[in-house]
Amino acid sequence: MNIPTKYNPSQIEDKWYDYWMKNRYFHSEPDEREPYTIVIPPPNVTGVLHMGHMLNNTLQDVLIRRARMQGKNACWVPGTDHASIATEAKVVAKLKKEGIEKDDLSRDEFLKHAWNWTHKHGGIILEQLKKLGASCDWDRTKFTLDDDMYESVIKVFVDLYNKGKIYRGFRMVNWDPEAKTTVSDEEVNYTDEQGHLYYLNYPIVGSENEFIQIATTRPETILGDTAIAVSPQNEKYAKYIGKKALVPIANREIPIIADDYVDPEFGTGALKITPAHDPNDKEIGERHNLEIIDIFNEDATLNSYGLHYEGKDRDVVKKEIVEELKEKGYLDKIEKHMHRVGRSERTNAVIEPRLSRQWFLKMKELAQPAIDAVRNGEVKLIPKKFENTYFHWMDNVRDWNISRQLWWGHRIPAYFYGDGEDDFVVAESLEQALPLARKKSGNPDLQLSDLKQDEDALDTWFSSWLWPMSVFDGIRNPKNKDFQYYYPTNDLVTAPEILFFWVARMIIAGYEFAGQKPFDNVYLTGIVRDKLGRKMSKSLGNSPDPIKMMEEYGADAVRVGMLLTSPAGNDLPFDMDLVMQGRNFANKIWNGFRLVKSWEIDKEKPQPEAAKTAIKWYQNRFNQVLSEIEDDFSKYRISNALMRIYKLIWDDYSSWFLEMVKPPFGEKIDQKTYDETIAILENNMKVLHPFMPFITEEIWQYIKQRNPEEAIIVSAYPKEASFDTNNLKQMQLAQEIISGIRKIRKEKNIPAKESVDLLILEKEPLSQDYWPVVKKLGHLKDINPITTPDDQAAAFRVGVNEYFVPLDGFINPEEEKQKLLEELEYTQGFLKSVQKKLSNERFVNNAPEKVVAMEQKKEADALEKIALLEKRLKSL
RNA sequence: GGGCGAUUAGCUCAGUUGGUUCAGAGCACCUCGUUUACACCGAGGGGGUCGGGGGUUCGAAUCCCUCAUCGCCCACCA
Repeated sequence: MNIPTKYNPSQIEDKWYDYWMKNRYFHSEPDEREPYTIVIPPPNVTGVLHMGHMLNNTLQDVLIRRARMQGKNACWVPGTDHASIATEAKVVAKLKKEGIEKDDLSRDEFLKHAWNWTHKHGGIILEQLKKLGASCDWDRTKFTLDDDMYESVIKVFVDLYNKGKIYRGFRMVNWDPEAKTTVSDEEVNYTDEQGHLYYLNYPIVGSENEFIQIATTRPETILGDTAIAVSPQNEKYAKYIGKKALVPIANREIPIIADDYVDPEFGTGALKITPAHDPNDKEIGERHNLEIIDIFNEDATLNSYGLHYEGKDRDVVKKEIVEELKEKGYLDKIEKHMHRVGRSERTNAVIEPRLSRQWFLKMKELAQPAIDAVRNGEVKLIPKKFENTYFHWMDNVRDWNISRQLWWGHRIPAYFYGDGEDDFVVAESLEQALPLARKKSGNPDLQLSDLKQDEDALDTWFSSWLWPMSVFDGIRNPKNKDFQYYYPTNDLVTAPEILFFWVARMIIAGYEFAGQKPFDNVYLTGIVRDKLGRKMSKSLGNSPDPIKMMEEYGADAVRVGMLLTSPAGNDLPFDMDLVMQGRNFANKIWNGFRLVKSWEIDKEKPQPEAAKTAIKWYQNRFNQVLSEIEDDFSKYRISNALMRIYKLIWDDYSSWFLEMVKPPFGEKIDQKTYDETIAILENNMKVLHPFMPFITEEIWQYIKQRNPEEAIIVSAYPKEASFDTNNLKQMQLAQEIISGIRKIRKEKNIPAKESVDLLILEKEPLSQDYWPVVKKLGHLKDINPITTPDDQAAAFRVGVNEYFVPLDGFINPEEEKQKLLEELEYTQGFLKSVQKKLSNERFVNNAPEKVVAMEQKKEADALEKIALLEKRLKSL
């Protein structure tokens, strides 16, 4: 035989991917068929493939390939995201290495560097997806900074501004002092960290040696204090309310106020208020009209309000100011204190709450249709448990800070004509801004050169929330054919971590700009973890290189490995053993194919009975499994569906079916069985194709000469058909009989080559059709019915039937007796439990008839079996 | 602190409205086997009082209560 015994994916995978590409099977154009659409969660343009992508995109590919085979017009739109913060940070770091500071560059110069970087590293990840077998429509590849995508984002901004949904606000934002930008709430990671609580004494103005003591974790911010607040319920401090205290070091007078926010039980019951540097203090400040003193520069060094600490970093100042407070006698004590510290997801810098003028999007009203959509099932989250989280977030949604102090991204289309806070207009271009600005300013002489565009860029998610629409140009041109045809898309596959960042906002945008949901179903995957349960990450170094893995084991094997244990929403503890299992499966399939391929056909030979029965049974079994798979897919139980196919091919097809139809050594196979076996193999390959596209295409093409239009990727998926359960039951009985024979062989050490006889004593006979199968797989010489048990034979029972294998000299009556006793004991125990139920009047009266009848049948069978066993025991 | 979810074999998980098939699957494990597709294999086998306790019911892995442990989300405790 010239087919290798081991499946070698490396030689095969590229070949078929090229073939699919060449024949444009991935490409989709609107036509009369039903569309099936997925938009890819766009990965970071300069990113590389990690295990999360592998899982995610394998799932999408399974769905899209299946839909394609089911005759739908399958369209999977790929693309990448400009990932403003991450990419800009990388470019800044790269420039720094070359001795260039971002601050020394103009915006245009910097963007040139950023584009160069993007062109150099961009799209690698898409090439990697091809290795995985992803059948994306590459002609439709989009990038969130493409001109048309850019325009869509700007258009949406202007639209929302004109609707009054976008406003500029002076807000406390999360400031990343390292990246010198704001980050969204979702991009802040909180951890409990060990800190200190400092107890400071503030002198009371106008009285000697009287102090009010506060407790703070941030002594460096005292220079920004503008009040001290106490609880109005707190009698201890009642006498100070309305008086003034002196800020240590700054020697500034600040009021002592009463506010319900203050917890009298915590610390000293008195709180210093620093409106510029704490969100709560800001609110208190607003309630009491307090002054706001911002003591930080944008890199978190102190400004002139920091007095002699000006120019020093906040951490340095903390240490130094504590020393000074101690020296001057303001510091009473320091206690250890655990508190939550927020760090920037991108730079890991400690987030500084900072008052800053930002652009905000009002979310409350926009969110309502998106809440309703999930509540009434128009959009489904899978698994459902995420809906609770979704509602919780959406019901408490806060306005979205959409501006970022970055250059890499969509520049905010606001044009300033003056220095006043309100001296700006919002328009899609500078040219369109001019007439608006002339009107708003009342100055008809304004020129283009008088307008200055806002320096900030938009949050990356402000472009990705349009993704399902903008990839089909549905924002700029909603009447276009593609958008009309493909939108709303069908399934979205993504990680639960971005449920709010992205998914929720896409739903919002869908209803706001298209009046329709963006997708029907959201399949939320788990997080890929390592064996120890740790999240896979570059910094931990616990993530295998997916490309290497695919090279070594094959993309099919990796796909199987990823899917085998990943029900929706559950974390996937990744283990190389799973990929091995995938590889072993590929090899199993390969060898099953090798066997069939090796058969020589004898056209004259009649079809053996065993083969006839085998084919009939397998078709039934296949249809049964097919319907189970359909059910799995309808519930998005993808790994379950794969497991069913795995067992179908490994157990039913390879271990049972092929053994049943296989011609004896040296003999040829008849034409009919061969043809039918090929048809069965083809159907197996079809249902497996979405999961293992490469090996299935290889076998499909290898087994028969095909035209391009017959490639398995575009072949017709098997249609559901009815199946005969009685037929399946009969086969199950036959399988049990075969197992019984094998067990006796094993116990008695009878070689498989040596054929034996079988004597049968049946009360509920096995259908005649199955005896040829039993004979073949049991290596039987002869099968004969008998009327009385054969005490000289090894016996086993299936249901109420008895089977005997006569074995001269092999039988040990004591052993047989022992076996019978064990079986008897078990059956008696079983009978007892059944009878206990049946003797319970309330059970017989209350349980449904069907259940009672079932118990009665169990009882009758058990009684019969016991009689049988007892008879045998006696005769031995 | 609030909310949500989980806890079933060594591991990862199924278990639909309580009642044939309810105690399962895959992997791992043990025994035997160079049977002419495959040792990346075959045949056979062992293994769980369904986290603990209580309750409802004729009947509970499944429904209720409670405790424990773990995970996720949200939140301003200086």
